[in-house]
Amino acid sequence: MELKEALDTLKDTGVRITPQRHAILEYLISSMSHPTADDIYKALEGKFPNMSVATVYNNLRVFREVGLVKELTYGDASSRFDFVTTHHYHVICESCGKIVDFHYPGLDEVEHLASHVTGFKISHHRMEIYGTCPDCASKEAH
Amino acid sequence: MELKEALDTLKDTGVRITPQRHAILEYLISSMSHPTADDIYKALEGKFPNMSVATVYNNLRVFREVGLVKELTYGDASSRFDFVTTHHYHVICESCGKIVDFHYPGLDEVEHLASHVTGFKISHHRMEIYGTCPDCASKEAH
DNA sequence: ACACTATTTATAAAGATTATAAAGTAAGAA
DNA sequence: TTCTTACTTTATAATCTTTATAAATAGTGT
Repeated sequence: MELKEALDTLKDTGVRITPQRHAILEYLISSMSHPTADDIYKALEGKFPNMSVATVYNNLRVFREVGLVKELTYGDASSRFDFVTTHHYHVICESCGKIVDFHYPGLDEVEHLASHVTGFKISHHRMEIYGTCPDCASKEAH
Repeated sequence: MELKEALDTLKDTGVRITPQRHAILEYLISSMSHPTADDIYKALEGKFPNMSVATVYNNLRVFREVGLVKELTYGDASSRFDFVTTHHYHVICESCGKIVDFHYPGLDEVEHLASHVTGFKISHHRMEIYGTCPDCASKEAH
């Protein structure tokens, strides 16, 4: 179970497990989506009426530092957060914003060439693919 | 000359050529960097002491809509703007923020597979490569 | 249960971007 | 060239996301 593993990761790195952290992780894992900090804040309003937005941001930062969560910055206003499972890319609908996971073997070759050409020591890369999802495509066609 | 072509593009699409627009384009082309809106604003302060930040933002949006400029959104606070010449990717130093252009044949295969797996109609993709530049690498090593 | 320290909360502050309305100006028409 | 009109710019305020601060609260090992 992913939640248990995530909590173990926190324990191992000496991060305290608070009810808020538990709930945020649970939401990230179960929602199967790529929520913004505000999405999470709103989703947990019922359970934690007094939780501060800062708590959401603080904990997302902690999770990111520990490697449990990845922050996705697209063109729009706010970051999205993705619980890290296996390495995958995202396909994003430009019309409705839907994000679909997409597995693809790592682009090691690109990193090697980049390293060779620029002299950088490469650590990682990011890639996203943009287009129109089937739903929006059929709507456009009437 | 790139500036002339850019101005022609504006004329063709019915976008008025104002001194501010001229100067912003000129700066984007000649600076050879990837400035933020504020960088541009500051760089043109001398020539246009009364120019408003809103003008910079408005025109960068116009340029983007016309296809002259690409907006780059990374993790940090503000967007960077890149004058579109040929298709290329960016290699970014995680230590000092330097951005180096990197040419690589388009990843058509990735787009095809993504289209096949998700049913999306793919329009484009973005990719960036992260690492440490030679300067920062040598500093780290003393 | 205690003590220590990290965390949460509430609030304010910072920073980037956008909205608004009045004044100004580019570009084609007369 | 001058006129006219719609588009731009300016100045300012508002909005939105994210971070900083300080006091109150609550995990965790002993």
